[in-house]
Amino acid sequence: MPVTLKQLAARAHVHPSTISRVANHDPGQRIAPVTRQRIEELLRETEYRPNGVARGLKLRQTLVLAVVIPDITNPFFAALFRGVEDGASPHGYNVLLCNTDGSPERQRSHLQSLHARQVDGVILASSFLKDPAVRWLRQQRIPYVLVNRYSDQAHDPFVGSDDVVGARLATAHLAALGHERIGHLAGKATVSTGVLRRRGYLAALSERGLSTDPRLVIESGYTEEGGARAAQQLLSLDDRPTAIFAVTDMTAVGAFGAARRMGLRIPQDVAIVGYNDIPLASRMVPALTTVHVPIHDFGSAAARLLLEQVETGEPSRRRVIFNPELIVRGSTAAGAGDEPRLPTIGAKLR
Amino acid sequence: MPVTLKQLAARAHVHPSTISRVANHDPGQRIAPVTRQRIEELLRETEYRPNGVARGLKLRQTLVLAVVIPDITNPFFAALFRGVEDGASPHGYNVLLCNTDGSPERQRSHLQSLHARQVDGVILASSFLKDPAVRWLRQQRIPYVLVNRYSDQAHDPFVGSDDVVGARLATAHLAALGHERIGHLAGKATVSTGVLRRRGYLAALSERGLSTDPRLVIESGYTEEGGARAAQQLLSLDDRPTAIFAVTDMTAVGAFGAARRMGLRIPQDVAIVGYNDIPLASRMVPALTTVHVPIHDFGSAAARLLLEQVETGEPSRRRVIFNPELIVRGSTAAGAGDEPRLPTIGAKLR
DNA sequence: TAAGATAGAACAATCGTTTGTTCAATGCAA
DNA sequence: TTGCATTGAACAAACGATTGTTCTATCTTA
Repeated sequence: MPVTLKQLAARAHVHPSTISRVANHDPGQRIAPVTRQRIEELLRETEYRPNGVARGLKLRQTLVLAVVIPDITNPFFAALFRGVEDGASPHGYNVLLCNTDGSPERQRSHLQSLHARQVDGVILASSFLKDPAVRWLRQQRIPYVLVNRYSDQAHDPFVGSDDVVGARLATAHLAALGHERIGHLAGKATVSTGVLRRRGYLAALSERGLSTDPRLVIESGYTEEGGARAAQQLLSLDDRPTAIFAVTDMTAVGAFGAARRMGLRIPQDVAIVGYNDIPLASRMVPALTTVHVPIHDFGSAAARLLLEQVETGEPSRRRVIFNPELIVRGSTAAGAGDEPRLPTIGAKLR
Repeated sequence: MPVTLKQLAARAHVHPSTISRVANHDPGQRIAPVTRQRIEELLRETEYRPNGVARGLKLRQTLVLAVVIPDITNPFFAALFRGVEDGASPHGYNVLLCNTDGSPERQRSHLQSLHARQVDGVILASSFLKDPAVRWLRQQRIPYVLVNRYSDQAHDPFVGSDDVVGARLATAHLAALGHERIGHLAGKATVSTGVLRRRGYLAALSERGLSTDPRLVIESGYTEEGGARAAQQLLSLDDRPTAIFAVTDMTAVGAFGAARRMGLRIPQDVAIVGYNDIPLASRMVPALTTVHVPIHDFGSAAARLLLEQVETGEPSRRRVIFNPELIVRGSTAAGAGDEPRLPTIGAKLR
């Protein structure tokens, strides 16, 4: 059992409040230098650490944040979490991690639990458009930041990238390689990234004067399995696309598998572009061309935005938007292979 | 601000303790049915949830666990964490995640912070042999479970696999394929998995009557970079090994990269085996032969062992040991490729 | 030397719950 | 009607820390 203020007070023959004042360097009360010395020695000797729970109760501040995501085994969210912890830890915060598997019920139940625990703030990385959970967070006055996906109601504090721009980069790259039938493994219409990346895809097509065949857009969700299923469907069309833009790298991974199983070569038979540039992307064979976003920075920026709110006590409406960058790799290169090729069109080579 | 017991008491014209008793179905005190009804209705209407911090202070139980690992972006630890959360969440626990990057100082500082926060227990997945942090946990009487790596002092509660057996499986497999010079990218001598897997490797060699050239064992650590560096060194030897057993999949990934950069084909020029069977292993090209361990189960078993201690108040010395299984894939198969092949017993490769 | 200022520490309330104890009112039996 | 159970709810003391207020010496100053 750790030592308490009261026990120390008894040992030092002073009142607990005196110990507390020394421990906290309370400027509101003078302490005789000799007493201070004596108590400081005692604190060092006993390695006193204030009980965080009691402190949290009194100060109404727990120094605990929470990150709510679909699934930490998805490398995107793992990198995001690291960013959050790296941003919050130096300020004395610990971070709870909650996986929802994309289920609104689990999300809801986690949030309720977090609220009861009095966490100081929440980073939500899987919100839906018009997400009731977000509305709830706001009306409970729990500081929060949305990451990657936003919820369209009002103006939430948000960290992400410009999904329309990113998707347009990806699609334009395929078009510039000469592809005329470009498919899209799309996200859901209930999620901002789904809507915006689809919009960017369509915008790029029309800018290039390419027709937009609705059969070339299939909703895949965000899992590898969903990507595989949707890609298989897409590649079974009579006039199948020669290129695919997948809404995330994980769906692109699924598409890789589907293409392989159908005996199609990447990129000769079908070129594939992903989104996010997760670590796996550069290790695939061929390496995946994708839209790079600074995932770790998403996390630390979100932590910053959150701590800002926690410390001022004011809700924020700041948005931090990073610029997506196209990374050209083997999955779209003119000549197939493991190694990156020359980028086309102002793309960055990694 | 959430509603408190006192506020509810005022609204219901009863004493706070009465509300608390209704909310907790306290069997130690009779409540008049009519009063109970009235209060239950009020609880429902206001969606009352007890303040977890206050509750934690009074009951000395926070319903918070912590997982301390080197790095969540390592897929092994991500899967492990999922296991822990899946095991703990149904019992009402939330889980803090702490990344140490393998630094004893950061580990120490995290543990201190967790202790001050009064977490109910800690799952430690990166302990060293004779780890002072483990000793500290014990003497602070903080319930803990070690995962994957153990600390040799006394008999800690532990979840893992039999590393000697696993390493022997892997090495024997390479020997059975006809390899006679088998290298080892070894873990550190300060870590149980490092010692035991090396032991298993050596045991397999001597069982097969193969010589054990000390130059074929190079310490690589557990990172991709370390694996790449060590593999490059190994493969630069005059009589370089024709096969490598890497202490983890991530080091094997590093070895893949090094081999590629040296123009060596896998498995024709060098066969590679990893350990852990992380999701990435099966997606590499060629897919990685590896020793499968049930990572997610590690996590949930650890949660079980921990909750057991938390609930009984007794430290445990139980150990849960899973059996490792060899998964043969393309990185050691006679014919290279994405798909698993049958191992060709006794066939010379070069 | 008396009055007032000041230093230094104790006091006490509070955060929101839980839970053993006390207390008032009712019921029943003698 | 008195006495004693029994019921149902209030009371109060924690849990461990923080912080405004009060109190008691000691020290100035006139």
